[in-house]
Amino acid sequence: MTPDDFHLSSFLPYRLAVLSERVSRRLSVEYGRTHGLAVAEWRVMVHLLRCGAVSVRDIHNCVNLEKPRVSRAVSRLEAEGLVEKTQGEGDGRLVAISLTDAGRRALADIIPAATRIEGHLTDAVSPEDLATFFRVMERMHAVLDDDPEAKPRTVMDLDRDAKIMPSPV
Amino acid sequence: MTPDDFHLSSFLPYRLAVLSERVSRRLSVEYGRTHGLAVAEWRVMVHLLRCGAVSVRDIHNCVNLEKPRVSRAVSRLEAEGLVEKTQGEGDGRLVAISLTDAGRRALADIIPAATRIEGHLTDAVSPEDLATFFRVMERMHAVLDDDPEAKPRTVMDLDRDAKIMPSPV
DNA sequence: CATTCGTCGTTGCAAAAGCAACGAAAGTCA
DNA sequence: TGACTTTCGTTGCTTTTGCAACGACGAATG
Repeated sequence: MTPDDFHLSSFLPYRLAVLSERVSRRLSVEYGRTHGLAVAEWRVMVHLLRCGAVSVRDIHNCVNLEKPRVSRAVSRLEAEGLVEKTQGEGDGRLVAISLTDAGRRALADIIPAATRIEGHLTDAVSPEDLATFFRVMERMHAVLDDDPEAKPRTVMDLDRDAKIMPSPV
Repeated sequence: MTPDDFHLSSFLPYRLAVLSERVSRRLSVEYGRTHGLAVAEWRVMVHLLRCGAVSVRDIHNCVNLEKPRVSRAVSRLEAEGLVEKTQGEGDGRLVAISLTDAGRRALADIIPAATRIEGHLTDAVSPEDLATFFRVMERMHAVLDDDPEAKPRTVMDLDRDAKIMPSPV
């Protein structure tokens, strides 16, 4: 391909970024309006719902957020009473983060809305096409897994079906 | 779906974000290392290659960047001599931004590398699956197009095959 | 013409991201 | 035990983002 024929609008990374950002933004309208959550907070809470009391490091390893971002998201959530930090009994460094009842209530509110938006997107394509879509995404991830220049995938993204075993806390 | 069954790792918006970010990051390793470009600068330059001398607003409308971000990206590129701003003759407000020779040389360097990375990703899937993949993305965009809460798509992303007609400058 | 309105590009500013580095707490190994 | 290394969570700090507002310029309207 000669450089002159290069089209940004047909460039895969660009297309991915545009769609992803559009979807994310649409979603944050939802949980931002209802509970003032940003993406990082949303990911943290959802992870807590599944994995109970976990450490910052565990969240960092699972939901694709840098450690400082997790730490700060947790602080904000704690300030809003959606999450609580309790000093772990064993390892003095680890912190056990878990949802409060208010946090669970908030999720019970947001998750259906999020699922509904996801449904709008997925319902628009046939199940076979959707399966292909996810399969292609997985293939691309696999390519990056073999690329030493690419950032490794998180454990949770790798073994999507693996049993969740949060690090002991 | 009960909230307890909600998996972040199978949530479409999350998956999109993770793959998109991973791909983008891999790509910026490439053009960041070679020419110190960030995503915004890369998009601006590529757009200029196609559309010649255009205004900030035109770039903003085409490559999914907020106006201030375009303005600042152009400033940086100008400081590095990859781009030049000339006052448009007609409308005194508009600025004509175009690539310098150095800018074109840089692109001649980067575009093959970018295309190669894209190729690694797309070569890993069959052409039919890739076509389905893009079709699904387009369908999801269409859903968002009908959603009043979603941000509208840029013109260029809408009419991917439309003739490029930069606003007169 | 004069006034109002819309548009262009830029800047200010507050919030967020990314990265390195820190103190505290295990773990390791002699 | 004592020195060294590693890991955990947090914090500092610089750069970047996103949004609003601004001044400059043109178009539209009377």
